[in-house]
Amino acid sequence: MNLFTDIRALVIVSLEAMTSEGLLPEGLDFRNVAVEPPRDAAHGDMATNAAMVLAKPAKMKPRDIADALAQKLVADDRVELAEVAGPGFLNLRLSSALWRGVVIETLNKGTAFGRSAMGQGTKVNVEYVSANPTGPLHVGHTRGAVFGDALAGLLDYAGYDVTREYYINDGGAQVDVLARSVYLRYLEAHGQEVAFPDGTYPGDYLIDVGQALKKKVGDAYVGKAEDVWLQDIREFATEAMMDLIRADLKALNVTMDVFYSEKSLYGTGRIEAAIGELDAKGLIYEGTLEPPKGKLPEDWEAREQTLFKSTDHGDDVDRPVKKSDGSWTYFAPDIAYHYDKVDRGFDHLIDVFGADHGGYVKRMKAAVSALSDGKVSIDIKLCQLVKLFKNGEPFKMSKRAGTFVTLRDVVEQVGPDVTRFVMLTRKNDAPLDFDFSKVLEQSKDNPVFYVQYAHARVNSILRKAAEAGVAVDDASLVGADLQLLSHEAELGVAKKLAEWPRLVEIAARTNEPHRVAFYLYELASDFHSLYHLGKNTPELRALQESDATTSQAKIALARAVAVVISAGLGILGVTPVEEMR
RNA sequence: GCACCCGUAGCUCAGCUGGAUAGAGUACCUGACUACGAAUCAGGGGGUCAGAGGUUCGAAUCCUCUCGGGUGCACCA
Repeated sequence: MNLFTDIRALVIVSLEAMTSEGLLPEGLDFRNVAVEPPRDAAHGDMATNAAMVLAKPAKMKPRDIADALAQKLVADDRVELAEVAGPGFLNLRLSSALWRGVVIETLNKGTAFGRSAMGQGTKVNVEYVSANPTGPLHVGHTRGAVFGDALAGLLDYAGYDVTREYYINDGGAQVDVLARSVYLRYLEAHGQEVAFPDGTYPGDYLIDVGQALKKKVGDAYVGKAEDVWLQDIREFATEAMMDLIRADLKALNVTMDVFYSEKSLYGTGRIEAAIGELDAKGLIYEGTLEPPKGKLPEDWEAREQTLFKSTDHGDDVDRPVKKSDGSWTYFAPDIAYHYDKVDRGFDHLIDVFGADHGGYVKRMKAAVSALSDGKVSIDIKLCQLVKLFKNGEPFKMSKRAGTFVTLRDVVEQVGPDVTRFVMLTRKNDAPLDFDFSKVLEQSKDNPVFYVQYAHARVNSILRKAAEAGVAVDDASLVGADLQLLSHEAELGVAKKLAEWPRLVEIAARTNEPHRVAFYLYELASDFHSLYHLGKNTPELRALQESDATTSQAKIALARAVAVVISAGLGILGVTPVEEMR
């Protein structure tokens, strides 16, 4: 149930009636007619712009349309008052029975209140993290992981059929580097002195892998040439790294449905098939790219390559799919991977990248557009990088200085809930300042505690009420006499609850899970505020001594708040707590 | 040089397919625990929405340009 779409439907029906009665000309387009919460509560409960939107095409004065529409609307039980205001807004005051109904419905549906059918089961693939399997995840990956996971949760809640996916970049040269680095650790495990030259990974996390390798193959590879061990160690090391990454994700409560290996695309004809598909559409050709404008790379030279005509699908320049030596570029398997997603029947693809990959957006969109003949849409969400701070001072990550901050460091110290919520209190395309000490303090600056506290507070009320002998299970609360909720502040909280289903749809449509976090903050704020009103206004207290009936009504409202907080936190992957400790 | 993202209160940020007097937090000032949990609440001051044009009933929001910051720019992923 979304009250806003319900009332919008009423507005549209009324407009249609006006048309058939000759009050409006035929053939008007109602698509831009909106029903929204007004900025100022004094304006009423909802406002519609119908009169202003239609005035021009109908060649009528906004006020005349608004007056006629108002008459239609007040004929409905749900509308108590409709008045024209400002340049032609129609402000509606709705029956308080509607708001009480929201509380009932929340209790009936539980955390499913707010679930939307908007997605209509559309198959969506959300690809996120997709970090190279060359080491543990660091703070930068954390944001993409949290964002992607919350977005997937949000879309699921909005009625999409979501697949969460991780693309393992295990096919490129960086895996050779990993293998060589592991080999050095392997030699070290055999007691040799080793140095880590440039182009290898000196991180401590490979020590265990070297020892594990020793345990597995003994001294079989000691003193042997690279071509003997490279292949084997690549696989061994990649597996070890993926185990590490999977454990990192688990610590953050991120669960993937699919881990897709880039390597599985090689030698199986899949890359060839994807490029062949583009070729069949006339989008592959041999050619020479223009040198980049501006400063020329020193080693630039013209060379003929196999190119994808991505400019036909919105890219700025065509992109090479083969290197000059004839091997595939990294882009070729990416094309094949997305071709596979198209092939698996997804209607919509979402890639979550770090902002440093912004340059690939156009070419990936071009590839998907070409491969699916525009039938599969793709949206690429860029997460801006995370700037680390400690005690308000910028904090540089450096492997050598030992100040490399991993995802695990953060999660183990702060916990997955706080980490996730903090990462979601910023728009994905805005940079994020992550102050380690501030988050570690778990101070009140941290909005997650504010929301958690509201949830815990409701539970505290429920406990107290139960001790006082009030039935507080949802089944009993649903039967409460909500007529007893009549104070403006109480109805205000119910109105906030009514916004939840609408918020879910907006957040899902814009692919912006941070909106959920902000909404929860506002809801928590409204609840805290109501709670405090009870200090000076005893009749607003949830627990009314010797009046179990009234207590139940008020507790039903509080419980509904907890249910929505719980649903929202669930989307974000944050656990609602029962009590603060 | 080109592309993408960003620019909103002292600071950190929201701002709904364009909507009414631009909102929170923080900091600062004043107040509220004999009280369903003060990790909370009530009130106050604080703005050239970077700047300039344009689109229209109406622009922080859409378009163009300028300025400032970030990211990325052939055979690395």
